[in-house]
Amino acid sequence: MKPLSIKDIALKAGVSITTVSFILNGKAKEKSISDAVIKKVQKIITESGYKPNQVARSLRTGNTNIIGLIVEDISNSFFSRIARLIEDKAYKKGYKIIYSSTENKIEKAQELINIFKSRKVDAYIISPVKGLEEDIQVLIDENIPVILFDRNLPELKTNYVGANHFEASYQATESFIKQGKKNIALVTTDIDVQQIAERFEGYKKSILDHTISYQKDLVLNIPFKQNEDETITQIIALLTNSNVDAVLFATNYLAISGLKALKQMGKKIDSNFAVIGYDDHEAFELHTPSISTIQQPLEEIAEAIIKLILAQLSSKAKLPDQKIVISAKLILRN
Amino acid sequence: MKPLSIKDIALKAGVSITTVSFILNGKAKEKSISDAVIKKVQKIITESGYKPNQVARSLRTGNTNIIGLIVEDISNSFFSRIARLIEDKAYKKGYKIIYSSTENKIEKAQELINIFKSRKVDAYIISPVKGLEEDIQVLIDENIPVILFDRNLPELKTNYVGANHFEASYQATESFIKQGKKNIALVTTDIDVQQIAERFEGYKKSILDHTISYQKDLVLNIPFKQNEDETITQIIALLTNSNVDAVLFATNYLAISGLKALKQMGKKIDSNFAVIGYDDHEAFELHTPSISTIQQPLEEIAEAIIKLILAQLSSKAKLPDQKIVISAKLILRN
DNA sequence: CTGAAAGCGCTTACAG
DNA sequence: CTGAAAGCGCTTACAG
Repeated sequence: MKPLSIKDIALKAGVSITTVSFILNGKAKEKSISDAVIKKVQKIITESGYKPNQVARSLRTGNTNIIGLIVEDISNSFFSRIARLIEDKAYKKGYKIIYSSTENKIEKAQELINIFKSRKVDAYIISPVKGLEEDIQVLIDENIPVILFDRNLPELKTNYVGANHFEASYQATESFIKQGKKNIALVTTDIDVQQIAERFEGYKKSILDHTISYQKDLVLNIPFKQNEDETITQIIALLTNSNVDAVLFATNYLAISGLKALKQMGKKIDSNFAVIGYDDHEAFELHTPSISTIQQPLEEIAEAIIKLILAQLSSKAKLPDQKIVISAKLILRN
Repeated sequence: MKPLSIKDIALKAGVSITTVSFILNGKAKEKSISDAVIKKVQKIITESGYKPNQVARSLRTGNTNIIGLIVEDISNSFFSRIARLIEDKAYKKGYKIIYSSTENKIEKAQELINIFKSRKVDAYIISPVKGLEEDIQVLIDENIPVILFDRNLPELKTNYVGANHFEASYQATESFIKQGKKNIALVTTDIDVQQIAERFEGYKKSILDHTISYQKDLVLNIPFKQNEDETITQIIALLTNSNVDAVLFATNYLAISGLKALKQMGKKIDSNFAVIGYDDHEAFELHTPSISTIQQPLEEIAEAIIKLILAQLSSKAKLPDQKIVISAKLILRN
């Protein structure tokens, strides 16, 4: 059973496909189609359940009404929550989302951009990998809206939405210092992106500003691709061999691994040993004791992203680029 | 800067677009294009970075190579993990995923199917809502591959992949009974789907089989749309007003709410009070004490789904429907 | 060994 | 007030 086409509707209504098309696209009045014809055609459309073929429409108009979402890993709760919020907002404006995960691999990210390009997505929301600058620049040159989020690529002149990680980890570290902590560790990842670098810089600056000496061996750099067991082993080693009295984790999954490490060690979080996580995770609040964390306001981030996208999509002229920085909040839970 | 078309390539190569098309689609040999021409055209394609317009290709061939994924909520970790696994597997076969969340609303689900239909997705992976039978039947009638997962709609003759929830919650309840529990509560949701009904039936049957009396007031039915604070209040009420010594939660988010309730009450999980969750969640293992749970094997489920999809997509004839039931496992953690 | 032409289902400038 | 026709970028049956 082949689906109906505009031709079938035109035939049934005894009008041309031009007329049907105008009515479908709300241009009936503008094109001064008579009310009688509009009524008749609309009745047939409703009764037959005809839905225009968007693929044909896309080929003709050049718009697909699809937004490409490229993230590190859609199963990471930070990204899946953002994805959900973006989906909701985009949906209301008639846009659908096609997603894919880069796993932080530059080759995969490049391939994804190419695939999305050949599918003619209208706009891109990308949590980029370093090394993707050139590919994104090509999109920008072709005047396709691009919003970077979570991670900025400073060399690129395009839109960006993200949190102020420097400030947030500065504050988190400072809160440790105010509690009298002296040996504050940072567990971070080796992903080479500005966002992660900022978290380290904020930590370091805070320590130096408070005249504590910066101890290089208290910074643990976990390779991104490393499996969790190895990560837990490394964290246990860090905490066993040193007199660390506080740990800041630079991502939510590292904090989760850290909590598992503590559990294995039988080490308690108390007045002698403090922990702060990054991003939120249900496990943080539920943990005994609850874990303080640096929270990125997901709703605000998603809102900013979709606003930028829609502004670009509805404007013929190229809009000025915006770099939107949203305050992450330190949520103290003990 | 307009992207290159097949016409541009043909022009540059001094051949017809037919020839270029054959080469692009690997039909060069079959169509006996000379090696010299193949070489020349391929060189131009590589150098120019030409990528065929998939929208045009889709309009012509009728295939989009896009699979529609319709779930309850993409930000729920059960679904986002499945989404990630499916994405990986589909990607390797050249398929992309377009997703959307139904929020368990039948109208939204129907709308999504319509939107995906007009975008001509090649196949559907649906975690359905009751009431969607007719719309899905239309897809089946049109010979479009449909795989239901997580929830079956028994009236529909189509493919399904899911866990044996009856068996799993029977076992979980039985494990409580073997621990000597007498007043076992079930916290479940009011979503009217077989999957949830099975969890209740397994619980009830297990209780009756072990000659414990079934107490209706120990089953708490949480409305799906209810906000979490209200849910926590209800769980606290259940645990305060009764002598419940064990609780089985029918979903992961209900278990999380339950753990929050316990934390608020200051009630400990110990030899006098046991808890089992559903699906997994990082918070379960990390919790003090760790929370036992019924785990659905996500990898197996995703694998089964994608296998069914690909089999359907690559077969011209309609394949026999399969209902694949995968064993959920009770993971005891204390 | 290769190409001209039809057609997928739409939109829209143009004509009347 | 309405329609015939061109064209979006491909694929493929057919012809030579």
